[in-house]
Amino acid sequence: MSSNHGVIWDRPERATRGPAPSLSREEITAAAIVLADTQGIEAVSMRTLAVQLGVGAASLYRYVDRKDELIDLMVDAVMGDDLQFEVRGDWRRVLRSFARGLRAMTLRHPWVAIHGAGRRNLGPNTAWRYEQVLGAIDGLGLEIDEMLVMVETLDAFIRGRALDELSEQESARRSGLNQEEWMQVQTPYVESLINSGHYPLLTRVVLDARSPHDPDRLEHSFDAGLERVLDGLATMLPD
Amino acid sequence: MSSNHGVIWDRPERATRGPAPSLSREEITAAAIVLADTQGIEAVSMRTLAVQLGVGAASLYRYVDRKDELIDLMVDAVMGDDLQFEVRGDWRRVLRSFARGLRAMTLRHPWVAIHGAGRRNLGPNTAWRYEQVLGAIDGLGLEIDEMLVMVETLDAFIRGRALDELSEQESARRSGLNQEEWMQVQTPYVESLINSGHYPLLTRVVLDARSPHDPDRLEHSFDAGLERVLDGLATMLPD
DNA sequence: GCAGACTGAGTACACTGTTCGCAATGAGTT
DNA sequence: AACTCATTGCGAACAGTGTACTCAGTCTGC
Repeated sequence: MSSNHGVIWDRPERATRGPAPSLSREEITAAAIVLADTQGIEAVSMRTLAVQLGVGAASLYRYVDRKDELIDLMVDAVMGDDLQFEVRGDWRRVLRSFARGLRAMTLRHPWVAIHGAGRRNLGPNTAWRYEQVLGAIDGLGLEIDEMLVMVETLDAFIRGRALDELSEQESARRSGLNQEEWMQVQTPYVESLINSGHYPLLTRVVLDARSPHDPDRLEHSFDAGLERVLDGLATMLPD
Repeated sequence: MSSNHGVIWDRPERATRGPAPSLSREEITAAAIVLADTQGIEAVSMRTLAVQLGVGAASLYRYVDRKDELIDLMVDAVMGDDLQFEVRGDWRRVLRSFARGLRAMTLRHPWVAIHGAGRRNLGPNTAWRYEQVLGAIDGLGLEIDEMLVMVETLDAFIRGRALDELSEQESARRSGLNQEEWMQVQTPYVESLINSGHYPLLTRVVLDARSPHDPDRLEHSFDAGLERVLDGLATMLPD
């Protein structure tokens, strides 16, 4: 049932004999995702999740070896259902669409920023997305290693951005304050930095920059950075 | 003593009256960093840290309001001591040096990848690094908002890369296996993906790519991606 | 029909961050 | 030198956590 196979992805969901399970991986995963999105990933405990599903906490271990596996399931699930992007068109169009889609999905499911990193968790949906993105830059005359660099670089940018964009609102949520209250707590310290006179450029950022007042600042900054990254990746293409 | 001020950075370390504290923030932070580097960030509990320092667990709360503050201290500490890069030379040289230095530091202190994200934790050392990097692209004819895009984009790439590079070895460590054992557990599943025939490009990555056999693969891939990102940022400069 | 593989879950263990209360301390004031 | 009392260290306790071990009861393939 469980530790027979090493990886959850090729472990049969249910045994051939014995009573039918009352839950499914999909049900459990879906409930966990709802819980994580509404209450934060740290609210996803085996006990609260079990309550949500109307079963005992220990029962969940019939479906999953460790909590980590549950989180792997969660990540791969949203990589399928919730990630949409345009796979047709020239490479730049596809990569741009993928980047925006992955960003948007990550903002809907903040826990993906951390737990979706790397090739660690190559569930079927994640593998398929990988395949699609590689497909967009296939046939452009690049070696497979160069294609890998392109994908990894773009992916790093997206994930890094998402992490940055989320860090503020996450730490606000964790401290129980709303974003404005949290910023007001921070203000006196930032002012003391400015008044010290040792940070002239940081001061310009705080005082002069227009972007902090832009409600869509983060998205605009993401889009601007994305185009620069795509510019850079374009230099890898032959002729 | 504690919750008088909102942010730890402008909260006085010790009071003017009463007995002298037997520890200092610096001592506590240093011990926590050693613990996190050797045993992983999740091994840093208030109790084990207190044992390491030869005090009671509750005593630590005389120096720090919440555990999060301790982690903020840790991040800012390594942003000072352990982060080295060349601040002289043209912008590209400085940014390249910064990127490599930050990557190297993050690999020495894996927990920074997650807990150092965003402008959330702007300790004095972090603020100073920010100032230095902004200094490298000051005077090139860019608006402050454009400078911000450059820094944020580069930062996102570095953090995203670090997260990807660490994810594998982190999940290996968490599962108690060494990296090779962990990869052998993964192998049968990857083979089943390949044999399914649905992932031709992924298959080429696994079978044809030279880079997986390169011991310095990750560093080379980082450097290659970094140059492309710098290429992209260069397009922002006037004329 | 029935062996026995399988499911559900109560209980327990070893942890976690954090709070409270209280004794001991020692610096500032008188 | 005596006295105050803010401050320190910390044992104990609280409300959680992930996970292992059991064991009774269930249902399926033969």
